[in-house]
Amino acid sequence: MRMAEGVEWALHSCLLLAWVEQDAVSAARLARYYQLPPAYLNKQLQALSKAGILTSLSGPRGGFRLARPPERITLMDVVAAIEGPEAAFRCTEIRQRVPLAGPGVQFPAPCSIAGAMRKAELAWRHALAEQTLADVMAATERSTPEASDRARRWFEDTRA
Amino acid sequence: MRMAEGVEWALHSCLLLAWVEQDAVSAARLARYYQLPPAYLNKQLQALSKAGILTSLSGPRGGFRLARPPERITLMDVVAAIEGPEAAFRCTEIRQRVPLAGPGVQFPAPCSIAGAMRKAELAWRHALAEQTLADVMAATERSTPEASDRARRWFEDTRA
DNA sequence: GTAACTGTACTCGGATATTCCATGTCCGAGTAGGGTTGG
DNA sequence: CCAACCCTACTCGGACATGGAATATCCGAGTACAGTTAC
Repeated sequence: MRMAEGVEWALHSCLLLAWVEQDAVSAARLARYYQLPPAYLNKQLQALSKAGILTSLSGPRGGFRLARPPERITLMDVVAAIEGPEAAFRCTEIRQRVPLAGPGVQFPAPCSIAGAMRKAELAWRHALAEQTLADVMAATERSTPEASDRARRWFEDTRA
Repeated sequence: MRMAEGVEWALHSCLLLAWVEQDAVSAARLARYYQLPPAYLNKQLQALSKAGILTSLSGPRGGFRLARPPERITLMDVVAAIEGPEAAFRCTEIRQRVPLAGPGVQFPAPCSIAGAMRKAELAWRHALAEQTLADVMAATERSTPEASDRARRWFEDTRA
């Protein structure tokens, strides 16, 4: 199981948009800052925009911006925006294919295996939903205070 | 994010091996029972064997068998055996690539984003580790009592 | 009759194709700002 | 001098290639059983 690379990019991008409270930050500048492929990062930001996490603005002076305060953006929101809504474990009901299967509905009760897997996945989703972008900002400020200042300064200096 | 199909197969296979306490069940018969591609299922069972969850036996009358009682096999064991040990979220330290980076070590403190994601993933792993194969057996027995009997009967009848 | 031997059929195990999705790229639609031109 | 207009440059947005990993398959190594043969 492997999470998409874009999730990491999206999280760092949101963190940065929270730090830099400019009018808007374009995907190109964000990509330059993190040394990432601009067009592909743009794609990820589009997904965040579609999910309502960011607001986009076209044209010069355009770019992306947080759609709501960091306290109201959870990690679950970002992950769901990039990875999609589907669960990681998908029950294909292979138990229905066993022989001696009668003609009618075989197992109306839900699959115990799928239930157990879903239970674990819900724990994961809850843990993600309990952590907001503001929490991550605070943790970073505590462990690496200079990071946010550096980001702000660079984005102000290279605005011209 | 998408979990490998083999995880579902592996879980159902383990469940079946727990029900059917024959000498050994071959991958071919298991595949016939669930209508799955035999060679590929064999590959998954090999992974379980390498992980010490199953024991394998070659030759006629050979096959696979649970290596230990179902109470001591957790869902985490099975998932780890198929998916590998690596975490779903992998921090590539893109924060290290920001400009104005000095020559020495930049951020000795761990990445807050990676920490938050790991936290959620640990919740998932714990939830998986807390559920044993015996638990799933009990749940299935409660919701679908006929399933285990059917399996046992089919594997005994078609032994010849 | 018994025991050793040989052949066969069946199993796992790993090396080998193929398909599909994540990754990466490109070009078009739209917009804001500035320069220009006419009044 | 001022205002309307046009043009350029820059942005997002979605359609289009590419690569690598999951999926699927095939063949070889090894083993237990049965049949056969020699004693």
